[in-house]
Formats: sequence, structure tokens, C-alpha cells
Amino acid sequence: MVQTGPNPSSGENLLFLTDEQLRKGIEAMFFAYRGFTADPDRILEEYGYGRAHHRALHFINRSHATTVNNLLATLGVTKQSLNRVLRGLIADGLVEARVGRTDRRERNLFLTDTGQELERQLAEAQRVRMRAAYRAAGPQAVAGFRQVLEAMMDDDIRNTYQSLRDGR
Amino acid sequence: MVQTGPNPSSGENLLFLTDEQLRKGIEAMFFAYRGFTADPDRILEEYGYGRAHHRALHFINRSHATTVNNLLATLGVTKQSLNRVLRGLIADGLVEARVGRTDRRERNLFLTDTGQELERQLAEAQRVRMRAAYRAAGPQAVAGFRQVLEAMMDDDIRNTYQSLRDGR
DNA sequence: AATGTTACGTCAGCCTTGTTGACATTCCAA
DNA sequence: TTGGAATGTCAACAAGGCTGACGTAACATT
Repeated sequence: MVQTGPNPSSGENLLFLTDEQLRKGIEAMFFAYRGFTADPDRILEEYGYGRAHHRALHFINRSHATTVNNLLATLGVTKQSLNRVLRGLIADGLVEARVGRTDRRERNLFLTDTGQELERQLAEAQRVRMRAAYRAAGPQAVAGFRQVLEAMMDDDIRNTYQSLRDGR
Repeated sequence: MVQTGPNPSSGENLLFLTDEQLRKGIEAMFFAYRGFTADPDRILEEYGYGRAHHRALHFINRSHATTVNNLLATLGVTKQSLNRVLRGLIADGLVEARVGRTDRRERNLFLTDTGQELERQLAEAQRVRMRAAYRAAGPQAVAGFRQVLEAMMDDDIRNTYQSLRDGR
């Protein structure tokens, strides 16, 4: 145990750092993530896709003409794992892989019109829930939400996130 | 698109509800959840367990003498999936399943001393990161963080969460 | 020009963790 | 006594991670 009772430190009240408070945050993360993925999951199932496909579509859409290596770093999976997913999306005509201009070893990834359509459908489903949550909690809560999440990321991932956040 | 520009509504600034802001929250959730699970995952690997084992240990620890059905509802998986995990934990002497007193069909689940030890190790690893994130973001941000997460949950899960949160 | 490195794809095999379906057992309750 | 609930278990399957190995093309360096 690290904080089992009221603990004034540097003249501040650190009650929010008790193990109890941390536990609530941990359980909230677990349950909230289920909600976070629930709506896209339902849509994906209709198309015979999984979460991995959603993630690929999302980040290809976010970073037009991104390379495979780039996507690997963002998603944090192996190339074999990503390749399985990409192969399906390319075969189904949702993603296009064009040979790189400057470096012909690279593949620049794009969403086709069909791909963009599915991505938009998934994103909108997820946004509906987020929008409701944001609205219910209010702007100040949203700011705190984002701050804590950002502080929770691994350092290298936070860099990736911030680049994306700030519009590349 | 639902919010593409400044949108005063009811005399309030709802800038935080733009698709851009929602997207940042969505990506933050994705990346933060990776960090959230990273530390326990490393420990679990040493013992040959996975995330499913962590979740079982956590909620058995939280709700002493809980039943299997109860745990199923909390975890949101099938009994077959949970049973596989429980079987392993029981075989390894981390969990004990005692026949229910009032209803002998039920199994009351407990952590053994060994089970408690691993649970504590996993929880502490996760708390270290949460504590750092909470500290970095501050008490007001933490309150907002929890508010948004709670609003993001499915209704039935939110009830489960709130019961646990308020100490059963 | 030769050699090394990088980017990517692919095959094979393995693991965890989720699913469905079917069936047996036990035991409470009507 | 009988129906249904709670539990366990077997089998089969799928998604999506992983490692290791190998091949090819293209770029980079010497």
C-alpha cells in the first residue's frame, strides 16, 4: 500500500492518489474500453472483419499514403500480423497499395472509395458514443480525460499520438 | 460531418464536440489502453498467463466469494472461455472454488495466498503507471477522466462498475 | 561493380482467447 | 417428480497476436 489515508504533501491534498482512487480508474478504463469498441465491433461483424481491420482503416485514413513500416510502428504489431489484415482489405478493394515514388521498395497505402465509406461508418458509430460521453461530462472533464490518457501512454507512443493529434 | 466549425448552442461553446476533438479522444483511448495493459502483460508473460488471467484474478480479489455466473457478467465472456482460464488458475493453486453454502450448485471463488501475491504484483505494476499519470495530470483532470470513462460505458456495465466503485 | 541493408511479402507453425453447440451433473423449487 | 438453473466439460473453430525463415526488389555504401 502506498496511500492508505489522507496524505498532505507539499501542502496539497493528494487524496486522489490513494490505491482506492487508482483502482477506480483502472476498472473504469477496463469497462469503458468495452463500450469504446462495442459499436464498431457490431458493424465489423457484418462485413466479416475484426478490430484489426478497423485500426488499419483508421490509420490509413488518417495518414494518407503512409507506408507499411509506418503503420506497423503506429499499430504496434508485427508485419506478418498486419499483412494478413492488409491482404484482406486489398483483396476486397478497400485499400490500395501503390509503389512508392521516391523509394520504390515502399508501399504507399490509400483507402479506396469503398474503404473510405466503411471507415466513415465505423468512425461515426464510435463518434456517436464519444459525443454523448463528452456532452454528458462537459468540456472541462474532456480536457482532464485527454490529459490523463496522454500521461498514461508509453513515451514513444505519446510522440506518435501527438504528431497525429497536431495534424502531422 | 456533424460539427465542422464553431457551433454555439444554448449560448455555450461546444468546440469540444467537433469531430476533430472526438477523433483525438478516440486515438488517445487506443494508445492509452496499450500503456494501461503493458506493465501487467510483461509480468503475466513470466508466469505463462495472459490478460484473461489478470482480469479473473482482479475481480475474484475484488469480490470475495463471487460466483462463476457473477464473474461471467462482469467480464463479459462465455463460461467456456472463463472456465478455461479458471481451470488453469485452480490447477496452479492461485484460485480456490468452494461449493456454495446456501446454493450448493454455485461455486464461490477465492484467491489463495499465492493468488493474492500475483494479484498484488499485477495491481501494483498497473498502479505505478496510473499514479504517475494521475500525478502528472492533477486531481481535476482525474475527476474529468473518470466522468468521461463512466459516460462511455454501456448502461448495464456502468451499473456493475458503480456497484464495485461504491464498495459493493 | 560488389556487397550490405532496408522494405515488403509470404509460408509455416504456435499461442491465447474468444466463439457455438452439445451434453452431463447437480440441486433447488414448484 | 419434474423442470429449470448453475456449473463443468468436450469438441471444433476463428481472429489475431507471435516467432522464425526465406525470397525479392530496391536502395545505399564501399
